[in-house]
This record gives sequence, structure tokens and C-alpha cells, in this order.
Amino acid sequence: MGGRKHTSATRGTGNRPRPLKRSFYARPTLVVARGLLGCHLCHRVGEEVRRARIVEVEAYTDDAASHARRARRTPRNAVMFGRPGHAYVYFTYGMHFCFNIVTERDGVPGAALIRGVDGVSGANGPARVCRAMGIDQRANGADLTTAETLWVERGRRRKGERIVQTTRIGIRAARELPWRFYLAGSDGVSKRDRTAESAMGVEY
DNA sequence: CACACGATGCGCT
DNA sequence: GCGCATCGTGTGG
Repeated sequence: MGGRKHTSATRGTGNRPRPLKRSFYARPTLVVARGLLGCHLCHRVGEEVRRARIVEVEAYTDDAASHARRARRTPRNAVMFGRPGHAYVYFTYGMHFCFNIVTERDGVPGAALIRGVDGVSGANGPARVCRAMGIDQRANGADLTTAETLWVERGRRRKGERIVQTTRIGIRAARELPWRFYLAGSDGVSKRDRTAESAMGVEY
């Protein structure tokens, strides 16, 4: 047995969490959103740790469709203006939660909305991600860099796996902005853009 | 204080 | 494709 310290047996689940650091999140929202694809969202629920692979993300800054539109701070969106690497969870339509990760440097609003994950069943769409992962309002404001209960770990992007960039879902304002990213061919993608996929030659 | 509506998902037409 | 559940939030009076 050579000098290999990390085997697949010691590197995978069951070891100490290796949460993404704050420096990962303290970057432009589009960069972070794209970079989260393929990473693993982890949530401790009691003794259990739920893990899922992030496959669809949207970016929100101070654009017209954002809760932080016009860079206006309110009680609800305040966490979007705070330190990067924290959870922004909001309640909507009287029954759903949506989970975001705060981006940009402290004081600059930004968040990446997790819209789809693979690895848990029925997690295409932001509300279903929260339901499947057990994320609710209690997670709002949580620091994801400490790996206490909620965190993200670096993942592998499969060879040849394509990233599709297209418009965001379920908004009216600024719908032309191509601020949604997803991994082509993943089950957890809420809505495919066939036009974009064929334009970039995606096949499967 | 009143009210319109939403970064959704589900069931029915 | 359309209506609707269900309620916190933001905005305006």
C-alpha cells in the first residue's frame, strides 16, 4: 500500500464534513450559482444527514425580480445583505419554503436559489428541495461554513457534463436575464430549456 | 389597518 | 393551460 492517504473508503461519507469556505461564497452571485452545480447540499436532521447533489441554481442580486430589488433592505431580505455563506430561507404561497445561499461580500445583496437536487426523491423545484431536505424557516440565517446542521461540500462534475445557462423561472420582472444554471440530463432539474440544450449540442 | 400578491406545486380540464 | 391552497410580507391609505 503506497503513500496514498485518502482512499475512497476514507474520503466519502462518514468523515468530518468539509464545508465550502466563506471565500467560495464571497464572489459574484453568477459565479457562485454556477459553481454550486455538482456540489453536495448536506442537512443534519436528528441523527441523520441528508445529502443531495445540486443540479439547478438561480442567481438573484438587486435585480427587478429579487427580494432585494432596488437594493432595498427589509426585515425579510436582510440576510441577503449580510455575510456570504449564510442561508436565506423564505416562506411563500402560504405553504412553501425556498432555500438560498447568500453571496457577494458583506453589505452587497445577493443569493443563489437552489432549485433542484439529485439524490433525494422528488426534489425538482425549490419548494420540493426544501421538503425533501427538511429545510424550513428555522434555517434562515444559519451559517453554512460551520457545518453544524446545514452546509455544502465540494462535489465532482462528471466528465462531459454540460452546464446549461438560461432564464429564471416563475418571475415576471427581468425574465430575460439568463441567470439560471442547471446540469443537463439531471433528474432534479425543474424545467428544461430544449432550445438552449440543442443550441449547445446537448444530447442524451 | 387593509389588501394584493408571490423566486410554488398540485389537481383538473 | 388554468385555478387554487394559504399566509407572510410589502405597500399604501
